[in-house]
Amino acid sequence: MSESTPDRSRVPAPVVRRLSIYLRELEELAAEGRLTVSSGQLGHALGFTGAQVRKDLAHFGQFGQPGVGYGIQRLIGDIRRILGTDRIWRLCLVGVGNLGRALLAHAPFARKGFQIVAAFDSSPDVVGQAVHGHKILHVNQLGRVVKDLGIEMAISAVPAGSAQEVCDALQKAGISGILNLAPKRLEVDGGVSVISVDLAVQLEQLAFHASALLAPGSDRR
Amino acid sequence: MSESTPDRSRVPAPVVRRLSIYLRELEELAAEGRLTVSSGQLGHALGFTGAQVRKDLAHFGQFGQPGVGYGIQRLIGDIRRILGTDRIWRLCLVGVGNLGRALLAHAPFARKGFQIVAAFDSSPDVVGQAVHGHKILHVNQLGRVVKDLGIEMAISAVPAGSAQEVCDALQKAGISGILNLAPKRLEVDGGVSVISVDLAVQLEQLAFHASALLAPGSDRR
DNA sequence: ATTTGTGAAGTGTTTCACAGCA
DNA sequence: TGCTGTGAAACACTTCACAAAT
Repeated sequence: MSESTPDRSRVPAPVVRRLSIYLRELEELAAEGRLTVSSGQLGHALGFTGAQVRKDLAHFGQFGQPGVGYGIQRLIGDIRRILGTDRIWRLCLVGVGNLGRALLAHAPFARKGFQIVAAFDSSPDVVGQAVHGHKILHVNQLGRVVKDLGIEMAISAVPAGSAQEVCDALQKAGISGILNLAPKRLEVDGGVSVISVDLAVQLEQLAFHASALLAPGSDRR
Repeated sequence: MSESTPDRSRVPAPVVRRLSIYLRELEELAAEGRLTVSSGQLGHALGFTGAQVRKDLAHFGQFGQPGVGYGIQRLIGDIRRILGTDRIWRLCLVGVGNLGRALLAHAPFARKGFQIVAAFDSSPDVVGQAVHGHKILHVNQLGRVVKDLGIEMAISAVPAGSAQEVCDALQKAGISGILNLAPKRLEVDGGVSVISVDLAVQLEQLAFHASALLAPGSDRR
């Protein structure tokens, strides 16, 4: 019966990632009017085993009914509480280039409770402009604005060359999470979590697998 | 002693991902004029151990010199060959919304050898327009154009609701890799690789870790 | 009859530690 | 000396399989 928090820092990262994915599917099922789902059904729809689903949830308590499965609405609420998405998060965006602009207008973030409330850049060409309803501020105001608006997380879409510098400023401003889209590893000291997504790296993974099809495996010593 | 290809399908995914990251750092080091690097130095710069670096490379052959380390230019060439990025890949983009537009203009892809040579959408509002120098085609031309232009990989930036449909069309057109940006698991049958990136999932991971800071770990039974 | 929650087994990945080479 | 390449050990994650619950 819905519990929580078994020392979150030792929950394996893959478990947390899958929780998001379960949530996505559960919301879909709820929209279809389904009331309950078994671990096997949920797993099957997503390419996981039922045991995986059950073990993942077991990190956080007991949520199911033997013989019945999981109450969909209930589980949605529980997973949201576990992930911390049962409330609205205030974010800022740093770097209003092509990618940054797209993210400012990206509706799904807001729907998931991630609200971008400020946007920063350093280029005089964009500072002062309004982009998708957001007035762009200069990065040198970042510290003040983050504190004034109670901003908790940031999306950084700046070039690799400024990524660490921006990261330092965000950290100093007291932000607790950074989604880094630059192809650069960020150094932070405790208390701030960083997740980096590099789309070029993902394309290289695809290239690797696609090459395998063309270059048959010669295994010489 | 640069070698290659020890049955690529059984190389662990994390190894391939790190190869991309090593490559990124090696290119940086090369730009700084460095000639050699040890596994320890390379790992340290990226948050990995030296042993990890050596084990990863060991999947593909022997690349280093005891007492010296790795020749940077040599290793860059070898990793590019392993990943299959020692040539230009022809991609198409499907879905010219906010995100799609940003990717069409995203210079780093082209620099890494991923060239977007066609863009598709289904909305009459954008089909026929030119966006960042790309004439937008209707998705119903996808099969023909993919074959005519020899397109090998696709980036799909369509809404979740059309993601599977587009995936089916891409597969039928004979594409070998899909980078899926929609929050939806794609079903494919052998021969096509899919990598999905859902930025909302990443934000949820950050929310989970940020919540841990606020909600101290009460571990009740 | 069905499905959960969970120890135990199995599999996969990372780190250790050291022989061998430059 | 400094560093690679690699078995062996440690650790992490997933799957199995079944008692308990409805």
